Amino acid sequence: MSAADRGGSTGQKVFKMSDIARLAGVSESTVSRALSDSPLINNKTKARIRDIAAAHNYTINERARNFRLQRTQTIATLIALDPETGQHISDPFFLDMLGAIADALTEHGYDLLLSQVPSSDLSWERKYLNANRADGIIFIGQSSLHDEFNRLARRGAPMVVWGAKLADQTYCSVGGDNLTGGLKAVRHLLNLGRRRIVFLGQKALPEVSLRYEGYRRALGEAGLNAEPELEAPTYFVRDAASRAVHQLIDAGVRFDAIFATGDLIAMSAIQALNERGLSVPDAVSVVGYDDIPLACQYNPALTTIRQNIAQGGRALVQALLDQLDDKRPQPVMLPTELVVRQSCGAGPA
Amino acid sequence: MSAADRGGSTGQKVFKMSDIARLAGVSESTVSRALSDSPLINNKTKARIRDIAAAHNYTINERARNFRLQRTQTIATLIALDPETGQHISDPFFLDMLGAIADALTEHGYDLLLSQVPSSDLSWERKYLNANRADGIIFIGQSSLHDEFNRLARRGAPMVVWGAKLADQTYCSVGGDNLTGGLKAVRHLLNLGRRRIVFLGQKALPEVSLRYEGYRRALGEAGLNAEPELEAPTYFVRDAASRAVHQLIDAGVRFDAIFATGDLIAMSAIQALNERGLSVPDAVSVVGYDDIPLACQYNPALTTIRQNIAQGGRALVQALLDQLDDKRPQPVMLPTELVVRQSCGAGPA
DNA sequence: TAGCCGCGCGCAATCGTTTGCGCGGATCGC
DNA sequence: GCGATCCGCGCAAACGATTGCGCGCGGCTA
Repeated sequence: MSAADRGGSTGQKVFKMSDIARLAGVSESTVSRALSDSPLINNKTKARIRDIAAAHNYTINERARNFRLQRTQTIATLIALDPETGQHISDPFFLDMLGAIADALTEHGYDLLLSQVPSSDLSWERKYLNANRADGIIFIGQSSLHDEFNRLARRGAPMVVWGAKLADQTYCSVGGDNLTGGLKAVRHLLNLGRRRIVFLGQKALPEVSLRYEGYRRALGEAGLNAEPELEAPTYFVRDAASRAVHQLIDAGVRFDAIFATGDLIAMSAIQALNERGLSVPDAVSVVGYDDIPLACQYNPALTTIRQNIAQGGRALVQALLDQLDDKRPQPVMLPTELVVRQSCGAGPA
Repeated sequence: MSAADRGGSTGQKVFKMSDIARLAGVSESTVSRALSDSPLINNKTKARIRDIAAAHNYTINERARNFRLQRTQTIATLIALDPETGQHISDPFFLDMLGAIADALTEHGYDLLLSQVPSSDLSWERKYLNANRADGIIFIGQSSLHDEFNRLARRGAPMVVWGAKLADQTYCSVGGDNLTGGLKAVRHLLNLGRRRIVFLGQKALPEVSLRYEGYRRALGEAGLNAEPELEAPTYFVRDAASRAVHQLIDAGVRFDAIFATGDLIAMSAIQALNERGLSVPDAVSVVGYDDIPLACQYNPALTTIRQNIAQGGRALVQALLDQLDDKRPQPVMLPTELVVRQSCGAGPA
C-alpha cells in the first residue's frame, strides 16, 4: 500500500512539500526554509507558508527528510534473549526500562526501533547500522555477550549496554551500582543482628558478582568472613531458588538471613522457608533486589534494593547520544536505595 | 554523525551500490537487479556481483530502498499510558506481548517502531502515518480510547488494537476471549462447590465487563443470580483490591470464593484475606486472570486464566498486514485456558 | 547472407527533502 | 544619481536505491 493509496482510500490526499509550494506560489526551497524557520526567508512569507501548511494538515515526510540529511534519527533497542531458554532475561522491569528509553529518545527527537535478538545472531552492525536502519544501538541484557560487545565497540559502533561495568570493558555501559546495592542490603541484615547470611544468586553473572562483592565487604566491615557453605548459586529461573533453599536446610546449614539477588528469587526462597516451617522474618530475614511492583504486595512485603529505572533509561540514551556527537561517554552507575519492608522484621529478639 | 563519519572513524568504508557496481564493472542497475535476483541478469553476472558484495560485507541501505519504494516497512507499536497516573497499564505481560509482536514483524520483514503515548496526545495519524514513519499502527491498551480508535479507523488508517471487541466497533481488535475466560473461571469455582463468589474488578473497562458477563452466565448455568453485594469494583492499582476485600468483610458480606480479574488483584486480595484470618484456599477459593510469571510462585500458587500471548502477537501483526493488503481483517479472539493451582483447593470439605 | 528475435545490460528518471550558489531588485551611502 | 550591499527567493544537484525503456549483439531461421 503506497502513500497515494492510503490517501486515496479515504479521499484524503497526503500533501508533500511541492503541493504546499504550489499553493503558496513559491518554490519548494522556500517552503523548506520557511518550515525550518530559516533566517533567509521573510517573516511574512514564513507566516503565510505556515498557515497554508497548517490549513492542509501538512506533515513533513520524516523518512525523506532523514534520508536527505543522511541520518536516521532512530536508535535500535535490542533485547537479548536468554541463550538457553530463548526467553526474556527475567528482569521484571524491562518494560519500565523500555518506557523510560522511549520517552528519553522522544525528548531528543529520536525514534525507537525495537527488536529481540537471540544471542546466537551476532549480525547487529550489518543489520542495523550498515543497513542504515539506526544511528546507534542500545543493548538490554548483558548476558554472555561481553566479548561480542567489546569487539563491536572497538570497531567504533555507537552503542551502549544496560548492565554492569566490568574490568576489561571497552564499551559504555549503564547500570545499577550493584556493589553498593549488595553492601546496603547486607549491612541492613547485619544491623538487625543477623550473622549467618546466605548469598542466593549466580555469581557468574556480571551484575550478581558485584552484588556478591558488596556482600563480602559488608561482612568484612562486621568482622565476618564470607563462608562458602552460605553461598547458593541460583539462576533467575522459576523454582531454582526454592530448590536451593531446601538443599541448604537438608545439608544442615544454619543461617538466619538470606540476601537474594532478585525479588523473584527472594519470593521463591520465602516459599521454601515456609514449606520447611521457618517463618519470615521471625526465623529468617530476607532481602531481595530490584523492587519489582509485586515486592510490596508480597506476603510478607519484601525488603529490597531499588534502582531508579527512569533515570537509567535517560542515562542510556544520553550516553548513546554523546557518542553520536563524538564525545566519549563514561559508564554510569545509578544510585541504589534500600527499601525496608516486613520481610526483614526488626531483627531477632 | 553521518554514515561516512561512522565508516571513517574505524577506517571501514560503508559501501553503497555504486561502489559495488564500480568494482564489478557494471552499472548500478545491474547490481540492484542481481541482488534482488532479477531474471533480467545473467546467472554468471549475478554470482560475480554477489561474491563481490559479500566480500566487501555490503549491506543494502534499507532506508534508501524503502524510500524509493514508497514504503517504510515499519509498524508503529503504541503503548497507551494510563490517563490518570501516566503509568503503564499494569498488564504484566506487555513485555511478552511486545516480544511476540517484534518476532512476528521480523518474520514478515517489518521493523517495529515503539512509543509510549499519553492518552492526551491524539496526533498519531499525523505523527506516524503522514510523517511516513510507519505503514500502520498497533495499539496496546484499549483504555478509554475506543471512540478515538473508531474515528481513526473510519479515516482508513491501517491499525489494529489489542483489547476487547466492543459492540459499535469499526476498528479491528485482537484480544483474549474474555467472556469464555470468565465463564471458565467461575464454572471451576462452582464445580468446587463454591456458591457465593465475589467478582473483583472494574466493569467499566471493556475487557473486564466481558469477564463479568462470563461470571454472570456461569452463575446462571448453576441456577444462581449475580448479587450486587458480591461485586467489588477494583482498578489494577496497588492495594486497591486489598482495600476492597477488607470493606467486603467489614460490611459483613459472606462469600466463599473470589474471581479476580487480574493476578495482581488476586494476590492483593489473598493478602487481605490472610490479614483477616481467612485461609486460601480452605475458607475462600481464589481465581486470578492472566497467568503472570509469578502466579505459579505465589503462595498459594494461583489458579488463573491463561491467554496465549505469542499467538496474540502474531494475530495482531497478521491482522494489520491484511489491512495493508487491502483485505478487511476480522477481529480475533484468542482461546483462553484455565490453569488450576492451589489457590482454589479441592473445594470445601 | 540478410533479417528477426530476444537476451543481457545501461541510461536516466524518480521517490521528497535540503542546501550551495546565483540572481534580481530594493536600499543605502556618498 | 550611481555603485556597492544586502535581502529574499529560485535553480538544480544531491542522498541511495529501483525500474521502464531502449539498444547492441549474438544466434536463429529462411
